[in-house]
Amino acid sequence: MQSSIVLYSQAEENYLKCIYALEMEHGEEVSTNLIASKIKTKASSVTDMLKKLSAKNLVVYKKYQGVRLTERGRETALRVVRKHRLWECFLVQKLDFKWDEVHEIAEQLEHIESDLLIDKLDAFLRFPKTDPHGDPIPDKHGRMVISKTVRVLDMRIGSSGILTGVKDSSGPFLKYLNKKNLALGDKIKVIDIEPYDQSVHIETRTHRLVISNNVAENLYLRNVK
Amino acid sequence: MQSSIVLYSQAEENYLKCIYALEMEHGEEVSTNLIASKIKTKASSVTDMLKKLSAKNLVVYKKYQGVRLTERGRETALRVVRKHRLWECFLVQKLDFKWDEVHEIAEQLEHIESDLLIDKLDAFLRFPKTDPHGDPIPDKHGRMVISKTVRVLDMRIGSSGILTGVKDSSGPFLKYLNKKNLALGDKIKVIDIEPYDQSVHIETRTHRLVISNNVAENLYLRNVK
DNA sequence: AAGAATATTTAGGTTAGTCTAAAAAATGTT
DNA sequence: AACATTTTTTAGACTAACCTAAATATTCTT
Ligand SMILES: [Mn+2]
Ligand SMILES: [Mn+2]
Ligand SMILES: [Mn+2]
Ligand SMILES: [Mn+2]
Repeated sequence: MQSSIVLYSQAEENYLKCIYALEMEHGEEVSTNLIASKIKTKASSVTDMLKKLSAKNLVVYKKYQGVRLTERGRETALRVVRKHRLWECFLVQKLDFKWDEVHEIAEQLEHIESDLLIDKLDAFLRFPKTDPHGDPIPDKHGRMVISKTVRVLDMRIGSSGILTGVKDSSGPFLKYLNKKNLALGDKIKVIDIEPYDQSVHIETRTHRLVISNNVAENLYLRNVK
Repeated sequence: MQSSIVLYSQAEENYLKCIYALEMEHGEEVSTNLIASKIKTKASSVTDMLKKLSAKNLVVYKKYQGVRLTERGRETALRVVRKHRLWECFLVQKLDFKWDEVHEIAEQLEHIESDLLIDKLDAFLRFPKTDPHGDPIPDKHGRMVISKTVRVLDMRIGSSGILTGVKDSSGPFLKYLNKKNLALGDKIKVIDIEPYDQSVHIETRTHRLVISNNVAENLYLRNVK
């Protein structure tokens, strides 16, 4: 027997996706204010929505205690994440968008409802494992491969790795990386970390540059040697 | 100077598209009830929306007199139609959907807002002139080529033509055509029209069959000889 | 352990888009 | 022209998703 598919509103989907991301990031109960700031809404609106999601068994919510996704909530969130990332792949690979242009459009496309559509899109793209920002794409069962990566800031001086992900995939940050000629797949060597402000001297195959501690926190490297 | 782009809600876009289609079909003021039945809502809801669209200068509306699109309203409707039909092309040509499976998904995709997206999609599809149901696709300026066609019902007995469009592109009707092995591009000859019930005997390259008057009204042929 | 500061919830309101029921206008019929 | 029928509009209500302001709970500081 297959569970009949239930539809959720765009607002509900956005809250679930947001709670999922915050759970991943913090690993514990997610607070009302944290959700409010991420979703750019007011705490009172969040409280309203948490009650609704709780009534639908998508989250476990007790007053003043924060929320957690239920199994059902996580599945739903992952379906939205899968759609978001697949559409981002489509936009970059098939329509020649730049990696800094796709997020807003994917925010809309992720709410299109059709399982057949998303599975056909997945096949059309040849079942990509990561999106244009290096984030893993859940398969139709919600499973994904999370590759082990290290923040540039946590690298040992002299070590190097391949740039495989960014924590912040907002337009401005990605445009900054474009300007500095940094892209996913680049080999990066950490030359030095300034003790005073944690800024990092790095070297790529083509150039050297200094990045701020803030930037160094947002770049993930793989295959450290 | 370029007119700044104004966003409309999905509901507003759906009403505009509906009014556009009814204007095309009837060539005069569109009535409240007609809109209500097409959009599957109540006449009172339509009246509410007409007031709103009128306030935004998208339609000309006078109580009890029906509505007409303004220039601005028609442009907006055509933008939605363009998106709907381009997405239908994408679904059929790139994702291997059948022509009877795409309408519902396109109803969702037509509301995705991004001019760049739709122009890139248009280019990716090599600027198609018609959608999978034979309907013309407006270009980015709202212009489209409307090819002259004749309903099967209006053909002279013995004449023939190429099936280039269907009036009804609902799933059930298209599935009926699939079952009867009729597809766009097929050459069809009208063998006889039964005077009693207007049913039509037709012949294709591969078979002969009888279609009801209802079906004969919904099939358009081009290139009659 | 009390008071201050912060976080969260509640109460009450707004808007978009829908609905039903009733009123009013337009149209059709004798 | 009067009455009946149909169409359209108005009035009033509902829900989802948001808001502000006020109340309450929790957490931090001394
Ligand atoms: Mn994104
Ligand atoms: Mn991404
Ligand atoms: Mn369609
Ligand atoms: Mn179509």
